[in-house]
Parts: sequence; structure tokens; C-alpha cells
Amino acid sequence: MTSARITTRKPLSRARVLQAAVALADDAGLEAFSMRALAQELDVVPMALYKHVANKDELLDGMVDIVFSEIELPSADLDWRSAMRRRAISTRETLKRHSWAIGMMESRQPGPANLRNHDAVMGCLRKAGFSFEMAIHAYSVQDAYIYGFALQERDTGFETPDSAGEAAQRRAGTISAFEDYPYLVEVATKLPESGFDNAVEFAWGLDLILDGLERLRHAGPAPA
Amino acid sequence: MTSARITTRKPLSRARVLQAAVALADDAGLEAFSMRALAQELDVVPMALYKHVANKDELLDGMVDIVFSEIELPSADLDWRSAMRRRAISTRETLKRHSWAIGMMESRQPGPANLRNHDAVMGCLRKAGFSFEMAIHAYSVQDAYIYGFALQERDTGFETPDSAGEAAQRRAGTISAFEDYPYLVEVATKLPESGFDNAVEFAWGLDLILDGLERLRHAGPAPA
DNA sequence: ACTATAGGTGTACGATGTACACTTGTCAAC
DNA sequence: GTTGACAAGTGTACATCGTACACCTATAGT
Repeated sequence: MTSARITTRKPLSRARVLQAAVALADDAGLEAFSMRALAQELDVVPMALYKHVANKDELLDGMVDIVFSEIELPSADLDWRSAMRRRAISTRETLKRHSWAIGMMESRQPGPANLRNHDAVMGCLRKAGFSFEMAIHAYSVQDAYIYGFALQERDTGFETPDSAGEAAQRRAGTISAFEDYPYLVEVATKLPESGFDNAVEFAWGLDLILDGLERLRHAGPAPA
Repeated sequence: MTSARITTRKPLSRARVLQAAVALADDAGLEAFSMRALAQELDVVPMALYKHVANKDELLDGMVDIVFSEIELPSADLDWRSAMRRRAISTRETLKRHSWAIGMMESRQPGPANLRNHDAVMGCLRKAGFSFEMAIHAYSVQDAYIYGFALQERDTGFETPDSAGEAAQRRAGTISAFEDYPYLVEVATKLPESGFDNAVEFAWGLDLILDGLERLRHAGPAPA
């Protein structure tokens, strides 16, 4: 008799929880992402989640690994430079889609997608002829650049035309004399009209780094 | 009669609150940093803090600006490359001291030290002959690298000899077959005995970037 | 001497993560 | 078909967090 369900709810599962969690974080932000909000999204009581994930921390681990799984692995069919370039661009795009993950990519218990990714990148470099030391260097510069760029891109919440005024006003409160910062004034005036594009900017720095690495590919540990 | 104070407490002030806040975040971590903990540190009731800072967010703004104030500005007495190199190294060192600040340097209401810093860096590049577009590129690569490196350095909680075993064990639970990741195995075995040093690693990538920038200093927007 | 004001206190509220004890729905074994 | 085990979902409760609000209290200006 108790079976008169209005709508039969699809049962939860770890995968469904993780998927919903990523979706929620994507469009509510990490700030607003809570176990309670996630439960509501899944039409379930908060504690139900704990049947599928150990706790919020472990949930975040799983979410980050989903993000890793969306990053294109370096292709074996390309020369190392092209392969690294593609995976770097793919990483930035993925992090743009899931910007809540930016600070967490390397700080949590690594999942399988994470490990596969790191292994593939390291493998690509070693097969391209980088010595072990050089491969470490190459990996380190690239990832620092990628993650750092993603961070900056997220943080400079780039002034859409209509948010620009508001942001400027907020700043006016902070800055006593704008004229004390002539170079910032230059940026504030010239940048908007310069057609600045984050994707282009990212590629510019990436190419600078990859060019440098190509030059040093067969060298010893010291640069230049 | 009520004046029988055991110890006369130095009165609070915005500066004292901020200073204590930075100190607490430094050695308790951002996780454990709460208004209540800070109040306790200052021997005061939590709500007393709100007479000197508007709320936790504004407090964090102030803390970040203190961090900025500790970063060496590019010296006008040096060539641009040396000046940029020094301020980059100083930035990394400062972020190492205050690792809680790493994700927040560019994400909050900028304070005066922040603005001074950005203005000085941009000024250094422009005076060195970089065109506006090139200066933006140069700034972007450098800062992305610096912040990204700091992030990685913090996150790869680098296996002190005694934490290494524990970390490996944790990983063993996650990894089904370690042999699926041959290049990670290489890293895990060779890196510890390679004398890896974060400061050296940072300088390596930094020099690669600065060399690349020097080459392009007088060029147009496109690299290489 | 009086009173305005700045600085510190105490209580209270809503939100959060999650422990723990409970009900329920499903299916295997008899 | 009954039973009984186990997995999935529920409900209540608690500590901790940021902070609103009303209240004291000490000092300083008149």
C-alpha cells in the first residue's frame, strides 16, 4: 500500500552523486557548494549522500578526478611539442569549465585519472628524448604556468562591460590617488580596447615556454 | 574599584588584528583560521574583532595586502631582467612563508601594497622598452608561472623522509596496479635521490621564461 | 560633573559537516 | 510464501562557524 509513489526516483549511486556535485559546483561556485545543497539537488536528505561518499573531503577528491578525466591526454601520434601544446590548452579549457577545481588539482588524494594524466605527460617527455632531470624541469614549468594562468584568469573576473563601472567604483574607494599608479592607469585605459583574449594570451606564454624547452631538449640540467 | 586589572591588556587596533591574523594563518593554516580562534589569540571575545574589521572577508583582504607588502619591489637600479628575477624570487619566498595566501593574491579587493606592486612591475617592463602589448604578455607569463609554482610547491607536500612511507601507503590503497604507471614509478624512485630543490627548480623555469622574454623584448606581439 | 563615543562583552541565530539510531525496500534462501 | 539480511534513505542532534544586536564601560571633551 505504501507503494503509491508520485515519481519513482532513480536511486543514488556514487557516480550520480559525483556528477551532480560537479554540476552544482560548476554553476553555484565552491562557496555555495554544500552537502545540504547537493542533497537538495538530488532530491534527497543530506545524510543519504553519506551512503555513497565517506565525507565532503572524499567527495571533493572524486570531483577533482572527474575534472582530470576531461583533460585530453598527450597524443602519441604527435611530436612532443604539439602533444604538450594540445594537452596544455585542453587543461586550461577544462579548468575554465570547472574553475572551482583550480586550487585543488594537485592538493588532494590523487585518483586514477590524475595518475593516468601525470604518467602520460611524463611519458611523452621522456619518449621525446628529455633526460629525467630535463623532463622534471619541463613538467614543472609547464604545469606551474598552466595552473597559474588558470588562477589568474579566474581571479581577474574580467570586467564585462557592465561590471566594469561597478568594479571601478569599488576601486575608487580603495585608491586614494589614482595618479600614484600611472602604469596601472595605462593598463586600465589601453587593455579594454586592445582586444585582449585569454585564450590568445595563454597560447602566447605557452609557446614561449615550449620554444625554450625545445632549445634545451638535449641539454644538461642548466638552462641557457 | 573595578580597576584592579591583573594584566593591563594592550588595546586592539586594526593593525594588531591584521598582524595577529597573519601570524595565526601562518602557523595554523587557513582551515583552522577562524574569527573565534583569532579572538582567543588576542585574548578577547570574538565580537571585539568586529570593531576593527568589517567582517572576515575584509579581514582577509587586509591580510593579503600585508603579504604583498613583504614582496620586494623591482629595483630601478638593476636591468629589467635582474629586477624581475629578484622580485619573482622574493614573491615565491613570501608565498612560502604565507602559503595560505597563495590562492588569494589576485582574487580580492586590492589594497595599496598590491597596487604599488603591480604598478612597479608594469613600470619596470615599460621602462625596459617592452611595448604595451609585450609588457602585458611578459607580466602574464611571469605571474602565472610564479603563482602556479607556489601552488604546486604547497600542494606536493614534499615527502619528508618520514612522511614518505605514509604517503606511499595511502597511495597503495588508491592504485590498483602501480605498474600501470611506469613513468610515475620512475619519478617516485629517482626524484628523492636527485637532490631536488624547489628554489633551484623555480629559478630554472624562471630563467627559461626571462630568456625567452629578452629575445622578444623588441618584437611585435607574436612570439618566436 | 556630565555626557558622547569608542572599545569590549554576552547572548543568540542560522548555516554547516556529520555521528548515530531508525525505517524501508529488495532479494536470496529456505 | 515467509523470513531475514543487507543496502539505501530518513530524522534528530551536536559542535563549530560567521556575525547581528543589545548591552556595558572606560575615557575624553565640554
